[in-house]
Amino acid sequence: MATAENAVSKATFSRVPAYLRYLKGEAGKGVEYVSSAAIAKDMGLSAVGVRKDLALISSRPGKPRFGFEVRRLIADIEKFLGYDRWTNAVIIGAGGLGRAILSYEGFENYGIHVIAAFDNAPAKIGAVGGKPVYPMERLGDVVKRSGVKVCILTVPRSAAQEACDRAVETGISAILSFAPVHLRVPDGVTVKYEDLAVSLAELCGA
Amino acid sequence: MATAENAVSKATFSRVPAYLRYLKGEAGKGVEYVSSAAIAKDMGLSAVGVRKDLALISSRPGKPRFGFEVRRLIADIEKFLGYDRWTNAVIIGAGGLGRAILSYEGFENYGIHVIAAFDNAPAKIGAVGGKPVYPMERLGDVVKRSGVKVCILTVPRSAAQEACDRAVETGISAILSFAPVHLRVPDGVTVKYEDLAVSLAELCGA
DNA sequence: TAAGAATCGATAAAAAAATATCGATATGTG
DNA sequence: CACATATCGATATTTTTTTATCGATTCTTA
Repeated sequence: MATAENAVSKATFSRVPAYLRYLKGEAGKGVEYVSSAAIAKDMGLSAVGVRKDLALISSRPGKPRFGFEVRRLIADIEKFLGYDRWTNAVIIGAGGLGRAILSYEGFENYGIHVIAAFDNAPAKIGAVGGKPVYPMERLGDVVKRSGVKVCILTVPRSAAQEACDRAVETGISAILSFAPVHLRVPDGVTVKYEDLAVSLAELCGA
Repeated sequence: MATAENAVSKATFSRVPAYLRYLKGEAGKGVEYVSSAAIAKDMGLSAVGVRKDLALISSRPGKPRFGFEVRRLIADIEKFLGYDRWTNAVIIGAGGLGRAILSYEGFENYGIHVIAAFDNAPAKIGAVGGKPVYPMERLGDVVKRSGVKVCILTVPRSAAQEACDRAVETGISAILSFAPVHLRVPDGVTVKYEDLAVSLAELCGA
């Protein structure tokens, strides 16, 4: 059964990245097949749940007595998550966090190409890790020419809404925000919040 | 130390930080009361769902015709999330991301005190944003003396499992990992993954 | 080649969560 | 003061998600 995106529930979808992370670890150790029971044990899930999830995203059924083929599953998941389609993204805010992300090369493994950062402060303009940091004025320019739809927002909270508005104006339709502020966006624009402090706090409370 | 006060479902719990983010925004604009319908509209939820969530975490019922008192709700949520109890944390890995987090002061608003970072590379030792970066050898020392239970892992993927093991040895029981690797930990240790590439990819697929 | 073990997928049951409905309550207004 | 209205909370219903059960499949091995 091919990856029919419609049939995959939200709950399953949210677990898929964790499967990928786990499976890559197994692949790195040379494991070829892995059973639902083993995955469940290592990841703290139930074996039945794992089988149900994998039934939805795997292009081949699991083999009795062996389990699932690790490499195939990885490929299926990467395709399912769209890592085989390249996406361009830009960063707004070239402070410490923005620069760290700009120079992080791990995105390339996920089909994401961070092409540039933008900042208001003249002192920040230049390049980081071989990638350019432009003044904010050039945002519309670059976004339109490159057809970028995704933006990573790493500005201080006080600047977040304005930066967000600028991004939306230029045609950005998906925003990953690190600012701990609720952003108002028009319909059709998606925002995902990556609030480090909240993540930490959740962890403490967990 | 289970999440024993669990009249609150997981689904509700996961929305609480978003409520807090939103309510702080409203408070900043001087809004005193907010209705479930308004929250729902702005946050893209259903009004009934919002009421159910708030019924569980608010110390006072909402007022007919007014809604919920913003300031009180904020206080309730902060207490609920434990932001009134201070937690110490350390960072392992003083690369770009680790340093950015070390110098980020936003954690203080959430009852989290990041006290130091640790790194293997001598070149990284020193201080960032007024906070010390120690060599890894001193990890056990500092963790034990300060009773730190929480660790933020910002090392390259290849170093993640080893750093994780070191942290667990010293008594760390909660890890927020930025490395895109499944970590094996003993029972009793919680890991939360903060995979930026995955977040971005999810956003693109959403 | 037949018995046995490990694993799967499908179906069914249970639990959790989201959504709808409706009477109750407080507030402003004629 | 009576009424219309916005909003709530509680209960009921539907949908989604998780968990349990069990026969089918495939490989190992005696």
